[in-house]
Amino acid sequence: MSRLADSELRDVGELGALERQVVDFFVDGVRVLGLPRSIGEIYGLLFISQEPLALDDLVMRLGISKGSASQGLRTLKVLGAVREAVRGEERRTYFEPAVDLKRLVGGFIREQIRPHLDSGKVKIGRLGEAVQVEVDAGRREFLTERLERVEHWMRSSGRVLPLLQQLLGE
Amino acid sequence: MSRLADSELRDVGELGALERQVVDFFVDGVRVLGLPRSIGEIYGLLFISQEPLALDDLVMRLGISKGSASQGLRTLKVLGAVREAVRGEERRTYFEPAVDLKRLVGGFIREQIRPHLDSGKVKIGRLGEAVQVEVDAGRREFLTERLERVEHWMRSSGRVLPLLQQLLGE
DNA sequence: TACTTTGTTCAAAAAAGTTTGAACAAAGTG
DNA sequence: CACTTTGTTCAAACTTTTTTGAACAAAGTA
Repeated sequence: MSRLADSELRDVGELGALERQVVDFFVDGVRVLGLPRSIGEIYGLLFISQEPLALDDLVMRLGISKGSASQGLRTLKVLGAVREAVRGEERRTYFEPAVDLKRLVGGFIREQIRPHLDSGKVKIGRLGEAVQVEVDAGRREFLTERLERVEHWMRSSGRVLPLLQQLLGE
Repeated sequence: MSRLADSELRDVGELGALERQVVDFFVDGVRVLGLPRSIGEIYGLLFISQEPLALDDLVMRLGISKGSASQGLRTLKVLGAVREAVRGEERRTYFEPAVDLKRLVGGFIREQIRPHLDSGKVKIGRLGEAVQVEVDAGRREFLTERLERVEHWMRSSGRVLPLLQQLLGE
């Protein structure tokens, strides 16, 4: 019965109550990470699907546009959160979720955090030079101290991130 | 010279080049955390100010509205990222930044991450019940496995966060 | 009491971010 | 070649979030 009902839903492109709940769970989840709703929907649906899904499945079942699905899948691929399923004869590509937390966290760190940390380090470096131009000695000392503190923050973060990923993998 | 130029700027309510750079640095920083621009501006200006600043200082020097400054300061207080400076006679309240990374991270975890983790746990619990209603045994098994995986993610995260804070404090 | 200073609140305006859908490209098929 | 399927791109529409600023409250002052 349920199998039948499920595949009926699949055909008309609607989500069952349970699927809707799971999808919403991931929508909330990715919002915390600063990612758009559609990304959460796509990952969530892949996560509870026993079979890999193609772009058109996502469009139909989630009721989102092809554009959203395409861009969402790209982002998820870049993050390493979905992979293409190997599917012999078919032309279209099917996707399955990465479900390993360590890998998910790794992708997020690599794509969303590292770049900011790196560009931040460059900016702080430039600021350090700018501070040397400051003529007032007391002000210069204060600014130097503050900038060193930020550098220290960033070094700490850089050290801790891989460790964090390691710990989450266990 | 420089002191004089600085206080002139302070009076007309503009930021020097160095201050602007530091403020922009923090604007970028808080964006990564999903917080609005004004929060980064306020924290950034406090961070490079040798003296505590009052709401009106922020309004004038950053060129933001009273409303923004008021709400931004509230958020920063809740996050534990600014504190009120004790300033004897004056009526208005002055603020200084918390510059201890451990404390900053602690506030962020407490206010922005924990609540989501907690409500997530509740939702997953409800989903676990919903899965038991699923009649197809294979589907039920699959869903149970996936849900347990998410539970495991959340337990791991809950364990790792305090550790993360600890490590950043060193 | 009337006036000033300090700060909060919240509806409306502005800005920022997301989604859509039509146009397009690439590749397979008959 | 003409047609279909699969997927991408991106300007415009839409949605969400942030900021503004005017009204208000609280508290000090004269």
